[in-house]
Amino acid sequence: MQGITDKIEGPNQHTQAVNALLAQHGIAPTQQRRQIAQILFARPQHLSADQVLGRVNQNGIVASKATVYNTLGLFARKGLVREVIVDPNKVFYDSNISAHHHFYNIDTGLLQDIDSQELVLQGLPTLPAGVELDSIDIIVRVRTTK
Amino acid sequence: MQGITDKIEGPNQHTQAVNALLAQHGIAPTQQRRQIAQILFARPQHLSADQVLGRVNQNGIVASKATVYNTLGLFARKGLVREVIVDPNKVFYDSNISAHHHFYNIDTGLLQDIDSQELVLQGLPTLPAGVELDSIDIIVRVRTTK
DNA sequence: TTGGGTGCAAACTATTTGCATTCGA
DNA sequence: TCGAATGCAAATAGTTTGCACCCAA
Repeated sequence: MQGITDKIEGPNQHTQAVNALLAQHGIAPTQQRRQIAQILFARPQHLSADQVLGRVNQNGIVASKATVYNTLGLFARKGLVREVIVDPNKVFYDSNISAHHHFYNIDTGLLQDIDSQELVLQGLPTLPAGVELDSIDIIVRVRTTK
Repeated sequence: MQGITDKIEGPNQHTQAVNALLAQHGIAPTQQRRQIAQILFARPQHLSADQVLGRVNQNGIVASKATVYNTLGLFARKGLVREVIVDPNKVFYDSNISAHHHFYNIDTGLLQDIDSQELVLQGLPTLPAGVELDSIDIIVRVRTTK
């Protein structure tokens, strides 16, 4: 946490955890993938592809826009991160994959977690024929009080 | 319903209802706004801007892409339709504004209503400080059974 | 060596905007 | 008439793709 990996180069606990995480999900560890994973998993957070790109390039290891997009898509497919679709203009990548929902401030664009205990669904609806459940997203849209 | 207004030009029940609807929301009735409203409110449905554009141009009255986007945005702001954000690639406009939620088939892109009675939230979470509730969206993502 | 990963730039798509023209009260 | 609405095209933004190059196994 708190930016250890921003200051110290080379192997340390966080780096090792990241390597293990990639390995667990069958993702070949490359420099940029490790770098992107380190940014995402430094703490639970919501980042857009653009924000990830910005942070990648602050550090030594550089990744192109295409690589960032490809990597985030890969991580999402492999289940390391969750895509959060709340804004038609951009996708957020959530490094917290445990069950939870979101507040989205439509004025500021701020995305915040809602603990899953605070919000419980009563009665899963009958699914249409021929489909299976993928996930359930609950978005509580809020606006800044004037 | 069933295309009455596609065949008969001039005033009829549906046209009058559309005129009244626009007036109620303080929207100046122009030809293209009436046309777009007629398409949307022919029945409860989910249409993307592109689909609306396609349908507009099948009929006599034409509207440009910009006008369709502007009009849909206007309708959403004025509360005639609800924007449904489930796909990062496009916004759907839902002509059903009563409380309900959605199934979204991530394979086919099909959006279907879930009756609000079938899915009840237990416990509204405490809102963060300084914000007020706008709306709550529940999206049940499903995929086609292989 | 050799296939997957990366970088770059170009392509693409949905949406927005600027501005001149046209419409409707 | 006169301001609002429209149409067109160009601009924008996020994301994807094609292809040559490079690196790690």
